[in-house]
This record gives sequence, structure tokens and C-alpha cells, in this order.
Amino acid sequence: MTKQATIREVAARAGVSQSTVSRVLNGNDADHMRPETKERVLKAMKELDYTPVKAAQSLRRQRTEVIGILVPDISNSFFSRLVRGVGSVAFEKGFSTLVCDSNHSVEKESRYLDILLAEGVEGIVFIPVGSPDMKRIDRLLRQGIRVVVADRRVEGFPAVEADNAGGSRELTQHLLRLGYRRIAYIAGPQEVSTAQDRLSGFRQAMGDANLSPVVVCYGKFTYESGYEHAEKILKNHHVDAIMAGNDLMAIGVIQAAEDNGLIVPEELGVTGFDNTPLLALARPKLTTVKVPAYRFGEEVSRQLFDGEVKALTLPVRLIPGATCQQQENAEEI
Amino acid sequence: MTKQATIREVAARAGVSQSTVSRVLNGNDADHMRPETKERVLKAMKELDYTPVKAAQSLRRQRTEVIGILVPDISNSFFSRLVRGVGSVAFEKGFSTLVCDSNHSVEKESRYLDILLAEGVEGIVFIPVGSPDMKRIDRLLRQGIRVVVADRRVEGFPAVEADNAGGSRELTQHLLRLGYRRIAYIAGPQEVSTAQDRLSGFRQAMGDANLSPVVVCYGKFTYESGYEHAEKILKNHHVDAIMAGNDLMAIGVIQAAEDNGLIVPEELGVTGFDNTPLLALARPKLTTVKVPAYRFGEEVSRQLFDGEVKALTLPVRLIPGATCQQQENAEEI
DNA sequence: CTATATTAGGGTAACGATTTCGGAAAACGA
DNA sequence: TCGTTTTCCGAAATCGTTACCCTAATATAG
Repeated sequence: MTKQATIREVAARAGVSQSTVSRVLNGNDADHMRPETKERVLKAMKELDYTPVKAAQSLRRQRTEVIGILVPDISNSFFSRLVRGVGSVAFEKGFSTLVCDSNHSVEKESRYLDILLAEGVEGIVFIPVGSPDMKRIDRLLRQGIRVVVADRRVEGFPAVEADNAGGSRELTQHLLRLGYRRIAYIAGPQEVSTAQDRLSGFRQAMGDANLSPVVVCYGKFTYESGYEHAEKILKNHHVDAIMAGNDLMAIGVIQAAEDNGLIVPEELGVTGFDNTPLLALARPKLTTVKVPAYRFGEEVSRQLFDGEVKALTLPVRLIPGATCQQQENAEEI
Repeated sequence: MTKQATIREVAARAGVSQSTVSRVLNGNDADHMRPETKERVLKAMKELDYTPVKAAQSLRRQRTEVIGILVPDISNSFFSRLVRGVGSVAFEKGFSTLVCDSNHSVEKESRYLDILLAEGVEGIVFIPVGSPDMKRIDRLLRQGIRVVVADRRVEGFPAVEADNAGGSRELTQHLLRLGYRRIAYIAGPQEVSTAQDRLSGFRQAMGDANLSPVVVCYGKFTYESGYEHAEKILKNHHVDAIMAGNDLMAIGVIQAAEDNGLIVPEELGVTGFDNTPLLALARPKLTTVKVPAYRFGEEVSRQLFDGEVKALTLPVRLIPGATCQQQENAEEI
């Protein structure tokens, strides 16, 4: 175990001062340096296998070149793809990324915000769980740390979001065009803006068609909650389609339908939201809305680096699948 | 934008020296301190909203309390769950986690190893892509940075792995018990130990039953490569089952089978490997082997912290699904 | 009541880089 | 040949903490 060489040792070996080594390191050739000197330094650096210590650089420069990203669950495909997008842009800019997983816990989220502050990150991509601790956010902002809230809205904060309402409206209209009329909706958690928006997009499209939802209930964006709510709906209501707030719940709905002897899409139409890649491989192929997670991440990251954090809505796209089909009675209704 | 308060300001406000503040900060009450003094310091810290700067601490203490994790693709469910496991243990220990995504590129992987070195991480969980740059690894080790190679073996290095061979053997035996005999195998990339081990487990079980594989080919662990190889196999060989090196390829196989008019499992048995959670929701439910990614991550992380990095094989479990079924002629064969 | 041990906390070098300032040497102009 | 300007590089002051080494002050012992 050899200790890492320091700038001092490089300087000594090259027969120059630390300043000169630093200049080479930072490409300050603007301070025209004799090529010969530069060579000597480079040689010494190579020979000593020198790497500058980030902690020292950060301390002196007062910048860490690190950004943080705080997500509710990194093992969720949507978030991990988003993280990837964020990371790729950061990498290009020479920044490292500290990934934090709040595990859907507001408490852990707060602790991570503190940690990110202590780590001296220069910016944070923040996907909040419920309503975050604004005191902490304010503190971050006060210290000049840029924060981009993504995917979910936080009061009084510009957010980068997908067009959840629009996508949901389009999805609903698609269903209506196919002839579905008795539609139930299983939304995500009420406190999550993403869920709210999707629900309101649905309501709007229904209203435009002079229809009312058969029933609306709130799940938790999980497979299980999709299953449970679907069972209840199927037992208590007469519906021809169930729309779910995301893909995961939609899969639960399909399972519940089958367990209740209903065939999808013949006897029940089902839709999701997100277009989770792996589910493209599941059959019957889910009718859903594609949210471009990776590009989402890139966009958010870019905002962070470009400096101006502004509200932005990303377009989404309807992905027709096999979980809905033309109803025979489409015209008579 | 207010600048962060420093230890000096806290000291001034509390009317003590920096040393005292530092002592409070680090809980060195062993250096008996008057409770009253401690109170004053704590009060000042609270009032100034003080957070110590990690860069300075790291520099001074020569430890960063950061670990790195380098994976080929964070958006791959297996890796993201593993990352989660690693992160959870690190969090408990008060460490932050730098997540790096090599995007299956050896070059990017090498750059990340350099970055992690510069960042001064105290340990690295490393899931290599192909064969890594051993010079860099050696350098890390020489500097006292612990490295745990996970999931994939690297020559001359203890690795923490899943029991790929055992799982594959069990899976094959399951297939044989059901009466399948004409089995083809689509392995992962030849240079990946995980793929090798699964293949050799398969070969072993076949050998034990005095059978030979109908054909063995090498894919890339992707949906597409599964599809393509399956098409070729179905066109050129008479098989009653195709085993794939992982779930993703297995899904490709199923798709190819259907596109060729074959019904799974009636006319073709299919197996995967990994037990990707989302695929548990796909039908027909895939017969596969569960690799406990999260616990994998926890275990690896624990090794990192416990200090002794030793080879370890994690148990896996057969998950029977609906993509294989008892063959009518099971007995007569 | 003095001598010594203990306690509470201050002073100050590091840690490893960057950066400002300034000086010597070289180049240039007259 | 003697200023004057460039060019190139070194000295030293930080950045915010920690940790070692002290010194008052107080407690304890004899």
C-alpha cells in the first residue's frame, strides 16, 4: 500500500514549484510556459502515477464538481433510466453523480438533502416523495445550490414534468374512440402530482365526451394496489374498461381480471402509463403512454448545468397495445 | 445566496476556539468538556445552521466516507437492485455512494476507475464489463482502496457471485424431469463468467443424464439476441426446449416461438435466469432461477466494510413457471 | 499551605491543492 | 548600452477541519 503522490513530490521530481505543476494540471498554458518545462512536469506526473486529490481541489476551488440526484427508488425502471440520463450529461461536463435513494421515505429524503449539502454538491436533481421539507430546500438554494424538481411538482417551484394530463387525455380519447364507455380509473397516490395530473387528464376527456367515470379510486402505484382495486371494481360495478395510473397497477388489473374470469381485451379494456420497457415484452401488450425517462433525465440535467431552472413539460406518446380493442357496439353508443 | 458558516464563525459566536467546536462535532466528550460549553457550541451551530464541509474533513482526516459502485447499466433491473443493496448498507455505515454506469464500455469503465480514485473513495464495488484494466485495479489496491468484484469473475481476484452453475444445473434437471430431451441453449457473451457458468451448469446436467445439447450458441444477454438466435434454432433444428442465459433473452425466445407459430409451453419449453421482478407479471410466467440481487448488493457491501474480501457464492432458487410443462411422453423416453 | 495531578479548552501546524503577487531573466527597443 | 516590457516561474496565503501539544485553572494529596 503506497501512498498517493502529491503535487509537492511531482514538483520536486520535475525540479519546479507546485505552482508550475498546478499550471500544467489546469492547462493554464495561457501563462505561456516553456514546452520543455511542461514536458518535465508531465513526465514526473506519469512516473509518479499522479492523480490530484479531489478533496483538496474542492476545498481550494470551492467547487466539488459533483451533483446529486435524489430518487424515491432506483430499482424502479423509470427512475433508473432517468438517473442514467442525468448521469450521462453530468459525465460530459466532467461531473460525478451522487445517487441517493430515499426509498419513498420523506425522512430519509430529508437526511439525504442534508448529506448532499454537506458533500457540497453543486446541484441536485430532486424527485420528491410527497411534500418535501421546504426549509431544507430553501437552505440549499440560499447557499447557491441549484435544485431541479423533476417528475413531481412542489408548490412554488418550477418543475420539469412529463405531459401527464395530455397523455392521459389522449389515452382516454383512444379508449372512447374504440367504443369503451363504462370506464373506471385507478389513480396513483393523491399527494403525488403525477397521479393528480393523469387523473385530471382522464376526467377532462370524459367530461368533453359528456361521460362520467364509473368509479375513481386511489392506489399506490404498485402491482398489489392495482390488483386489489381492480377486484373491488369488478365485484361492485359494471365496467368495460379500467384505466390505471401507471403500468405496474395496470398489470395488477389484468391479473385481477383474469382471476375473475374476464378476458382482456375482449371483456375488459385496460390501460397503463409509463411504457415500462420490460413490459413491452409482456402479453397481451399493454396500451399505455410512453414517458421518455432517459431524455427526461438528460433534459433535467441540462437545466441544472445551463443555470436557468424553468418549468417544462415533456411530450409523451400514446402506445396502443392489445389490452384494448374496438368494441362491437362502438357505433350504436 | 448566503455563504455557509464555517467552524470559525461558530467558534466566535459561542465564544470558544475552533478546537472546541471540532470536539463537539466529533463527540470527543472524552476530552471532558463542561456541559455548559457544549451547550453554547450546539446553540451556535443551530443558530448558524452550520454543516461541516466534507471536503475539508476528508482532506484533513484522509478519509472521504464515500464508496463507489461501478455497474455496466444502472437501468438493468438486476444491477439497480444490487446498487440499492449496496447503498443501504453504506448508508447505515454513514457512507455516501458514488454510482457509476460504464454503459458496457471497457473504456468508460477505466475512466470511471480513475475518477473513483481521484474522488478518494474508500472502496469500490465493481461489476466489470469483459476483462478490466488490471493496471488500474492494482493501482487502486496499492493505495489501500478495497475493491470487491461482484457478479462476474476476474482472473486472480476473489469474486462474490451467484451460484450460476448450480442454478443452471437445477433448472436443466427440472426440464429433464418434465420430459424435455431435445434442448438448445442460448448463452450470454463468452467472455462473461456469469454466462460461462450457467452454460457449464447446463452442460453438466445434460452430461449427467447422458444427453447432448441439440445446439449451443452465444447471445448478448439482450432481448434481440434471444429472438434472433431462437429463430435460427427453430429453423434449423428440431428441439423441444430452448434455455436462455437470462430472462431478457428468454423473452426474445418466446416471442420468436410465437412468431413462428409455436405455442409455449405446449410445443416449446423455455427457461430464463435472474427472475426479473417485472417479468413475474408477464404471461406465460417464465420458468427461471431467482438471483437475489438486493441481498447480493448487501453482501458485497458488507464485505467491503468488513475488510476481508473473499470469494463467496450466493445460493439461488429455481422458480418454476408456465413456460415449461410435463411432456406427455415423459415416461416413454 | 504547597506540590502535583487533572481538567477544560486554546493555539496552531498540517491535509493537498489553487491562485495572487511579484521577481528574475530574457527579449526588445532606441 | 540601458531602460522597458514580456515571459516564465516561485513564495506564500488561503480553503475548512482535525489533532497534537500546550497552558491556565482547578482539584487532590500530603
